[in-house]
Amino acid sequence: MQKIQHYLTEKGIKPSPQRVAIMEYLSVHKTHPSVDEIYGALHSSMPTLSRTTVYNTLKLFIEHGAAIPVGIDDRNLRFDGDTSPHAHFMCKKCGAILDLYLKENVFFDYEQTGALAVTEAALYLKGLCGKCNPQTKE
Amino acid sequence: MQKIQHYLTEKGIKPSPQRVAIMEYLSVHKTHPSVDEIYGALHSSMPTLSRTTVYNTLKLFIEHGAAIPVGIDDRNLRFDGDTSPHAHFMCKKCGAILDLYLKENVFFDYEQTGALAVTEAALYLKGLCGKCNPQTKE
DNA sequence: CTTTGTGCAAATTCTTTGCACCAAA
DNA sequence: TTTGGTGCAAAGAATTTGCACAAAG
Repeated sequence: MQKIQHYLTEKGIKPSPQRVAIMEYLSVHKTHPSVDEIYGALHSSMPTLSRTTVYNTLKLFIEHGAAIPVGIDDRNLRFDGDTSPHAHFMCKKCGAILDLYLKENVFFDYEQTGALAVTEAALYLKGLCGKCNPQTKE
Repeated sequence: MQKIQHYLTEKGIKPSPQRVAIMEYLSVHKTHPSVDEIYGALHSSMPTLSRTTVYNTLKLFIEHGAAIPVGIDDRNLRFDGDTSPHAHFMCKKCGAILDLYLKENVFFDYEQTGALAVTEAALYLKGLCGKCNPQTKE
């Protein structure tokens, strides 16, 4: 995909093969993968790829606004190539992390924020997803 | 404080000296301390206290609804003895974590939650707090 | 006694760092 | 060349686990 290269360039990121592969993985797999999942998935087609590069690359992506870290999973940090404002839901049974797009921006609708300069917001929800919730099993 | 013992008992937690000390620390220090901060603070007055016990105790508190984990800090997990629904704000300069009480419960005000059974919600904000924000320095 | 809690030490896991090698401009 | 990117191996930090001892009922 040429598009990925252009996207990275737009974001001020030099598109190395590794970076393109990782960005492509993020844009195809909306599962909010961890470093290890990305590494494991790409390792077969790119045998020299190292975990370090995955870490480096994701850090770079975050700095350039091409990805966001998702800290909803206690176990390890996950990553999202969708940088539009949205919340995350994690199913406590199957571990799936789903995206929730808010109807409106509720994040800053408080009074207490007064002197605070908010630059990042994360809304994390946990519970049971549609598949795991017995209430919705018919 | 006797109150702490009763509080723990109410929550179904046997009030050992260590547990009381940790719960008391949480209720006095609203700074969302990490395991190490709690351990470091209590170690002098309770020399035999171990980090393991702090970990065990906090896990127990969370299971019994006597504390909540605050995962806003990438570095390590933090803990809050205030279990009422509220959001957290972390200052990216000084690292302070402040509480924000929402005017109303905005968490579940979506349509997409349909089949999802939400049991936990966390709203994490980052930026600059009043002290660190140059905008509000006069 | 018997059960539960505590705490040391070792092990695990995730992430970062130091450094050498490679590749592109 | 010179700069920046990659990747190995080692280090680091936070947390968990195994097990023995202590405390409480």
